[in-house]
Amino acid sequence: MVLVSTNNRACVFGTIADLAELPQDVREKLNKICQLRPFDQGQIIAHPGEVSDLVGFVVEGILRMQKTLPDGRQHVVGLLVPGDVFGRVFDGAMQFSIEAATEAKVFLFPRHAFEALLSASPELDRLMLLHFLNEIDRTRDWMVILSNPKVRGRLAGFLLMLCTRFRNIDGMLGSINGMLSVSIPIGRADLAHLLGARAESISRAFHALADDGVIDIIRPDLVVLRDIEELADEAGEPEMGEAILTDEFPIRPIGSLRRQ
Amino acid sequence: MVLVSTNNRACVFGTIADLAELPQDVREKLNKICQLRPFDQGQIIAHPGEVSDLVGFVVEGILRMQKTLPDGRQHVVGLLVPGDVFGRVFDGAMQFSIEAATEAKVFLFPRHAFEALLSASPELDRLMLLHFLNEIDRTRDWMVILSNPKVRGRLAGFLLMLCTRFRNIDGMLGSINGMLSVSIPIGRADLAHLLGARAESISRAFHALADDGVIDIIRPDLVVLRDIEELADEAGEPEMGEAILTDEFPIRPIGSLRRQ
DNA sequence: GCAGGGCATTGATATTGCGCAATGAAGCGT
DNA sequence: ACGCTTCATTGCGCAATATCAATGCCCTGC
Repeated sequence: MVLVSTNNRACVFGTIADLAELPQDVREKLNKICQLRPFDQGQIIAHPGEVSDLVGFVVEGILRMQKTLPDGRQHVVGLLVPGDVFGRVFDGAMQFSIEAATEAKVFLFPRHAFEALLSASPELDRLMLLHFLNEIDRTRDWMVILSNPKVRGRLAGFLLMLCTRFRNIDGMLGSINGMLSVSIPIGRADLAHLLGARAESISRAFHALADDGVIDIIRPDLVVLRDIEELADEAGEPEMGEAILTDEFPIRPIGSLRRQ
Repeated sequence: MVLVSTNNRACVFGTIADLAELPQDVREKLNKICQLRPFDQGQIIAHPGEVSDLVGFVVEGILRMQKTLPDGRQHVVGLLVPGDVFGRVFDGAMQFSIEAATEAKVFLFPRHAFEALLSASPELDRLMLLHFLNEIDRTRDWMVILSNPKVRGRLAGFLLMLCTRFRNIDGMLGSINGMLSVSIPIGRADLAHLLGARAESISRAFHALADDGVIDIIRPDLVVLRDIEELADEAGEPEMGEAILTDEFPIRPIGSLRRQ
């Protein structure tokens, strides 16, 4: 997921997952209406409703979707990684706000122009359909994780899901002593909201896992998975662990994004 | 959502939400490849993988999606109500099994025939895209409910979500003394899995709400919402309550589906 | 270097939910 | 009617988690 050049945007699209498989003319039309925007950590990319006339493709960095509750609290409901899409096509009612969890680069499309392109290109339409189907599956996986009655189990599931989602994403996975390390792109408080717990309980769960030798905590936002199988067991989903262990993760030298 | 006649299937389609808006020729083609099947309560409609070559539209009754964990436990990850679609278009890998939570009627399509129709009809394609977008939002709402740290709050959120989803669905909502009543289509054990708790805790949460006068428990599978605002408060989402209170729910004489 | 702010961690205690076992209630078949 | 099965409820002791408060750590700006 490397930007070849900001001038040659056709090349850029070629690097985003399935967009590369679109016919040349569709990619060129996409290029004409898109805008590559960088965001700083913490910057808000879309408010619910307000700036909902945008469709976005994440190019670099991690975004978080969050629901703003009436009392002002923010409630993280998901993460977006490079290759992900956001924005309500054909329906302006964005229900969540989107914020850069790390420094990020995002392709933004005016919604209506994008919709026109969707209607004109069955290939793009199909791509979006498949993408949303995947998104549904991922969200259901979230539900399974969240419905684990123990905080420790939910945290274990969360860490494994991070691995799955961060595969092939630069800078989020690494290798330490031959073991998989993973960056945690959100702080304890957000993690607590996301996992249905309090920040203190999350912290204790982290250290409980560390005390049992299942993980190592390098920094609050960087952990090493020492025993993935055990982690999957705690999560209640042995399959997840196997998937990670067998699918030969690309172990790269560590270069995690630092939260600021 | 009433079946006009099983012989005149064009009429039948006309009764399913957005399908009625499709062009006549598309509806007719759908009719040619569809099959209306009744299912008994508890009957399995689709296994993960195995019978994944099906796409289904729920016509009547409630289905539940569940994940089968390696240890054999079943984990409910969502409910399907009339108008909902299931099945992995363009991708055979169904991750969940689908089971009739009540007696149900379902339109089944052979997956490949349905896909061919999708490719041929932009309208149908668009319909599915919108449907899946809604599904994503609903699943995210689930996440918000599930991330409530207290069982009581999760249960409150669940009851409100049931109201939202059951709107316009025959037999699931009712009126008792002018107050909204709602049928609960799954048993305590399933509810417990769904909400990340144990059946006993669910039972206690129900009765705690009842003791505080927030709900009345008519039968284990039928409760009256006495104080929707309070319920929404406990759920941590005042908006949900307002939506239900203002959107003038169709209050019909009670006729809930009985679990057996 | 130093002060201040944000975050993570830790401790102590109250609350909540789990786990097990027993009881009760309703439906089903004989 | 009777027993059988399944499911919901209830009680109780214990474990997990929330809650409140305090401390420490790291980063930033001065």
